[in-house]
Amino acid sequence: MRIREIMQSDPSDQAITAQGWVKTKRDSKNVCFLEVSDGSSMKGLQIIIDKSSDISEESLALAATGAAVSCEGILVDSPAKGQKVEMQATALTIVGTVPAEDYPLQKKRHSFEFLREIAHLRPRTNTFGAVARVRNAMSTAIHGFFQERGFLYVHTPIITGSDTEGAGQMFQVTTLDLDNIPKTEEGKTDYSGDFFGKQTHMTVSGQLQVENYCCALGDVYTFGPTFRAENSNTTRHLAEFWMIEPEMAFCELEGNMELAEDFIKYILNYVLEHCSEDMDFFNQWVLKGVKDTLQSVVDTPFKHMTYTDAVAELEKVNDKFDFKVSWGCDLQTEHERYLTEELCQGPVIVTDYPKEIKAFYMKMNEDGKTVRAMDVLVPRLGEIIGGSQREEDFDKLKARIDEMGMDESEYWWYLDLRRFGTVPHSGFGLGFERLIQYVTGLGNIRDVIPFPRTVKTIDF
RNA sequence: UCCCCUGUAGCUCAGUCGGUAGAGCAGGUGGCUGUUAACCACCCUGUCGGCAGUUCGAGUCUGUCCGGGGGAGCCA
Repeated sequence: MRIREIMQSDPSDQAITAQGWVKTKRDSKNVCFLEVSDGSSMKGLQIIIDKSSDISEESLALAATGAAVSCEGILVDSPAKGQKVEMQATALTIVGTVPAEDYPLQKKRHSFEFLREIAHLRPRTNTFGAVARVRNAMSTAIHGFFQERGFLYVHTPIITGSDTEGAGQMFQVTTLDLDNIPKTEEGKTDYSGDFFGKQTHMTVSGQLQVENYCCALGDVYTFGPTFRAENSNTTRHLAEFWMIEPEMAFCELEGNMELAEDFIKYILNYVLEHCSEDMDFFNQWVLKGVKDTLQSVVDTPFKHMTYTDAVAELEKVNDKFDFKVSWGCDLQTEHERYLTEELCQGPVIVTDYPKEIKAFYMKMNEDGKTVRAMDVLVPRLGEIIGGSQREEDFDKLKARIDEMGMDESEYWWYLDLRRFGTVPHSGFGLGFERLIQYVTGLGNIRDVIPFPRTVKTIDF
């Protein structure tokens, strides 16, 4: 039985077994207290070992912080504060010992920086156990949200043959011998002998591919790993991260915004309901008030404004900003946070951005200057979702590709969607780890993924 | 990639004006009638990130390299 289950059980005369790792031991003359955790819950099970029992001094001595133990006993009402039930032990087996002086995890708070250096052990700590459980719950909630609404989960490829998906630097994938790179007559790398016969990369987005399934099956979504080779060292960037990208057919920007709002609220509400113990922990130790923030997002209708209106509001208070705002400029984090935190005091969706600062595939408005883009901004983080209605007109999309100097032949299949039964469709993208950061309050994205991959860091 | 901060015991950190290092926790030993990051006493713990320089003397000042953190850009 898992410890979470044991701790929710009623006392009984029946002997049960608890297995896990010793979190802490409190020893006194006649009795010893072990707190044992198996990761199924924040708090561990308190195990009482009477010194007059058959349990030997030797095994008790080995039950140090970090040791793996299997403990048999009966569950009784706890006479002390702190837990409902506890285990009165009748037998203690040391499954795996730990050399006490070497074990890096102590009965105290460690810095996140230190724990990153021992990423193989950090899931045993309160914080990282809680992050793992919340991450799991959020994954479940994501699938639950889309499946309840009839969306199909589509697995888009990890390896891609197009070298410009329009979103940052890509990792190259090759089986060529890098110590002896074949060259063409012009002196460039000859990819004809490479595995795929051409230059290939890791995907930076599944959107272009998922649009194809959208234009056949209707409402679809992807949820999978994504790779960016940007040389960026920040608390919000990973080289390998997970992304959620829904796409809806026969759907314009309005339906897209509705889905985004419902999605955020569904996920936050799910975590508040299903991970209350972990959320209490984050609320107390990581970011005070995070629970109230999430609850208020769930309870508040999102506000809406166009980019043009947003810029007009920002220009009124331009002296507040390091970067001055004017129509046509990209909104900086400081601007986004002013809009959501001060002007709207809650989530806001900004729409209809200038075409110059958005991707080629976004649908052009009547004015010929702006596109049907939407960014969902939330307090504390700024942009959490970016999406758009897609350009479904063949000529307009082709013109845009040419205008931006992109290679049309790379997108022949994407353009075909607009030739064969084109349809208005819309979708958005959302970085999973950033959503976890938002939910848990953790400041560094490296602490919400089990094994972070960042520039110059690929340990574990 | 740029800017700022930082590196001292296993961990978290203090170290004044340049004079060869200290606290809490962890660990060890003993004690304690039920503890909750248990408590009390005693004991142990150092290539002060590396290299070079200034100086009679460098943890402390200078240069440089390496590691870590934060911010910016870019983005999710």
